[in-house]
Amino acid sequence: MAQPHIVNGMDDSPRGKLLSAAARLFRARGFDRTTVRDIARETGIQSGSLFHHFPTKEDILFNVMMEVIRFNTTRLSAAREGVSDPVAQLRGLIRAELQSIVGDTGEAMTVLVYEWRCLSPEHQEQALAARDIYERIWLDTLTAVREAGAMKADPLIVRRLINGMTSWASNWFDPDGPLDIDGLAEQILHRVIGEPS
Amino acid sequence: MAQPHIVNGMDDSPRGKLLSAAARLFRARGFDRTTVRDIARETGIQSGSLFHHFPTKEDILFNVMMEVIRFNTTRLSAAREGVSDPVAQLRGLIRAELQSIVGDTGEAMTVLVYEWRCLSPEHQEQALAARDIYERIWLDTLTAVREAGAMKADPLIVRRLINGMTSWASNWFDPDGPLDIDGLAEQILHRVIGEPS
DNA sequence: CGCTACCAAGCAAGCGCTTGGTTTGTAAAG
DNA sequence: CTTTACAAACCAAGCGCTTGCTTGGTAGCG
Repeated sequence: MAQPHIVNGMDDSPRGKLLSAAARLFRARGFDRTTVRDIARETGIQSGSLFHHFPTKEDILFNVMMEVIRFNTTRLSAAREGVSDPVAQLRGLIRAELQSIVGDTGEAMTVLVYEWRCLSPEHQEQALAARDIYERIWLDTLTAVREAGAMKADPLIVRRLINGMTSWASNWFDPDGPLDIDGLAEQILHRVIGEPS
Repeated sequence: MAQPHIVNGMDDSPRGKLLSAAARLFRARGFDRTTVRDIARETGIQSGSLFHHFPTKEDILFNVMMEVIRFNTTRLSAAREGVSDPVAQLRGLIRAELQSIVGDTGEAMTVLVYEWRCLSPEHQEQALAARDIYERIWLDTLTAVREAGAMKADPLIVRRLINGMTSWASNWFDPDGPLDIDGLAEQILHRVIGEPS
């Protein structure tokens, strides 16, 4: 049993600790290479006891994903609250998404991207529906940015390009490196609204 | 046994057909969820016979990755040959990488991104070394673009952002949709050198 | 009592991979 | 034109191990 290190958005109940440990293991080794015995060991229980909390291993993955989608939707929503300038809103969203991916919920977010196809079709559909709310926030703000004249491209395509840039950051970004999260956010923002002259 | 559909860059020898089938299966189900029996069935041989061609299952993954790295390095190199204008060079590179990811070698390229950690540490190192040549081409061109005054940002960071945008395209791009590969390439190019006014 | 949380033991299935032997293609030797 | 030789390609069978999950029972608590 390692130190707890609860992933943001999950409480310290048995269930929360299980999800936290699972998120970290799924991130490090991938869903398929993580055994129920690994998760049990990390939480300090027997592997069989795990199935009193979740019916299947796949259900653990599903719950990790749903928790992180909900948590990050809340954060994304908060990031633009009380901000009226569309470009400032966009900056907030980029920062929030980067924080999710390379910051506190990084483990779970990466799992969301990489282990998607390990979900059953029904669970994929449910997660997709939850994800829709998240994406609508992005599209609203990007449409406002466009209407303000700060960019010309199609909001949907721009969203997908931003999504690529932020997701990929989990593969290279070093929080202890010369570039911090806000600096990276600014770089990405410039890819959308152009560089200041 | 399905139709052959040889992945670009692999010949029609037993070895090539095996790698081709493996690439498609790894892409569709992931490395861990693909069994040696799956690969054998797809190629029309017994699962045991597979080990006359490769010592381990992991070695199949490694060879798929090395083939695709080599093939795409050649294509990337060809894309800027005889082109002197840095921006035109960059456009060529973006098109080439998109072609690799959402076009003919899409299966294998996606495997390269998603199944990286299934490689043994030694094989990871080897693949990384091969990948270096590929990345140097990008950095050379981006540095030239910057020196020509077409962009201001750090070439290394810009490369990583482009890499994110192109890789992510495998998750949403539809070749039969309204946007074709060249159109998407142009969109990405505008994220780097700005939109035309 | 009754409920949640848990343990100890283990089952059935599926996994990567091995083994011993057979077929097939090729090409030089008689 | 046949024979001999040999290696690459393959089959049929199955071994040893790990996997997700089940079962039957127990400890602690209101």
